[in-house]
Amino acid sequence: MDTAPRPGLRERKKRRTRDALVRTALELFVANGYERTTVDEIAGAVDVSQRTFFRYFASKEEAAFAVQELVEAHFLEAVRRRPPHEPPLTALRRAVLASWDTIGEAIETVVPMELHMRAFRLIESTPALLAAHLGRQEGLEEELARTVAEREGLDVDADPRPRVTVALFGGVMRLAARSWGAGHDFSATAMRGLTASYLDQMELALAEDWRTRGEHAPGHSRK
Amino acid sequence: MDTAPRPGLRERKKRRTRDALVRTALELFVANGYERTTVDEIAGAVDVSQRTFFRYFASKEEAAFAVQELVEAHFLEAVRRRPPHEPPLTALRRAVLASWDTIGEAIETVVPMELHMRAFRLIESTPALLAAHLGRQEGLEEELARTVAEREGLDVDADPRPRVTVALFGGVMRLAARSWGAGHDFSATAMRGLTASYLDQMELALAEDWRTRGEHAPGHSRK
DNA sequence: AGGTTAGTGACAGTCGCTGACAGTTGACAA
DNA sequence: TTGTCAACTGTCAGCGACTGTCACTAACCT
Repeated sequence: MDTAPRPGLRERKKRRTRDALVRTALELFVANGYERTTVDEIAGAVDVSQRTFFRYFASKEEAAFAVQELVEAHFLEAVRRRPPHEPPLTALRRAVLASWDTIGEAIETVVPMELHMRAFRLIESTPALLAAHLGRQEGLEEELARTVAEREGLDVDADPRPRVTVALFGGVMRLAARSWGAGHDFSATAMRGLTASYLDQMELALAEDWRTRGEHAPGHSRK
Repeated sequence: MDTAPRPGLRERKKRRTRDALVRTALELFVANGYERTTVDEIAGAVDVSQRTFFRYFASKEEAAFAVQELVEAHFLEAVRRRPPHEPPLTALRRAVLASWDTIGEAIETVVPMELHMRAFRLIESTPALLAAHLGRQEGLEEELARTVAEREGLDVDADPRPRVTVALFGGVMRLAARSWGAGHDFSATAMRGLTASYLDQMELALAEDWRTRGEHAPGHSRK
């Protein structure tokens, strides 16, 4: 590996401009809402032309997801790092939990954690952004399915299990993220807890009859 | 019930205009692609002003999903009609399968089946539309979760099982729809078969170790 | 028939986004 | 150091989605 000697002035400048755009965009989005923030405002605040903004991001939306992109790549990497003998769901589970512990630093190189979390809430509560988010997640799931299939030595298109597994896992993860965003505890610990607890619910939810026995999740009574 | 004596001329005219817009929009989308079709073209073809188009649909996107809306409502209705003693997943499964058998007529009152199916493929293959589709599905899943919770006498926000169940179910349904759209057999029978086979995969995918035994789904050879 | 009101068209304007062209400034060699 | 080249950028012009406004027509109601 030799991919980090000195980026060169041009590269550094570009990186600075990009980070400033992301940061400013998120700040304005969070402060005034996504749709009420114009690209001209963002570009103006960073003192570049609107045209330049669109040279860095294909769309206003793309700027909103710049940090998410980091998180997703980080998680995917964590999955690929799991030892191949682990069963698929176990590998996925450990990868998420592990990646929550280390993603913080990567994020902080671009924007403060606080801002990222507020941006996440905004994504969840803005229909247009939520739709885009789900679309991105579908793309991630496709990559995950391929990764899982490769681990197990299967053909993704012939054996449905990799995609099914990833779809189930992804659905549950969305629920965890959603309740994280809806709550008030934005710590990584809280996210870990929610993740684990939702994953534990998977088998319970598939049970035939929910009414034969009252107890299911510890601490959850029937209200 | 008394909701169908005579709609009145005004209503009938409105309905006709709307149907014409939907039909024309889908035809143009399918023929030329979604983004390459302008609202002006659609409005022009139906001989109304662009402004009028936007009085019927909040966005170009909304016109693309007018028929999907019907399908979703139909399915939701089918779920609500299931006898309350059925376990949640059983009720969901039977509701989908049942609704595929009867949705055809409802669709044909607006557009020919063939057109609807082509439009569905277009949605799956156009990123912007796919994202919107996933966003809509999330909304549907929320309603489903509430319905399931009510059947079981639970509080959606206190007990995670309704949302988890619906998320798992929804994820699998998306896979079935996706492979339906990717294939060549557009019959309702094909959709039924895919739906059933993917649902059957749910438990198998959750199995600990996929490598202890080679066989998994009956009729699914490793091709 | 005559007043009310829903539905429409015409027009102007905002915002996201793109192509074309020209000016500026790092990178790199002479 | 200097000159050339390529990368980045700003300016401008334009398209398409979408919205507010206002006047006009036609269905509705009495």
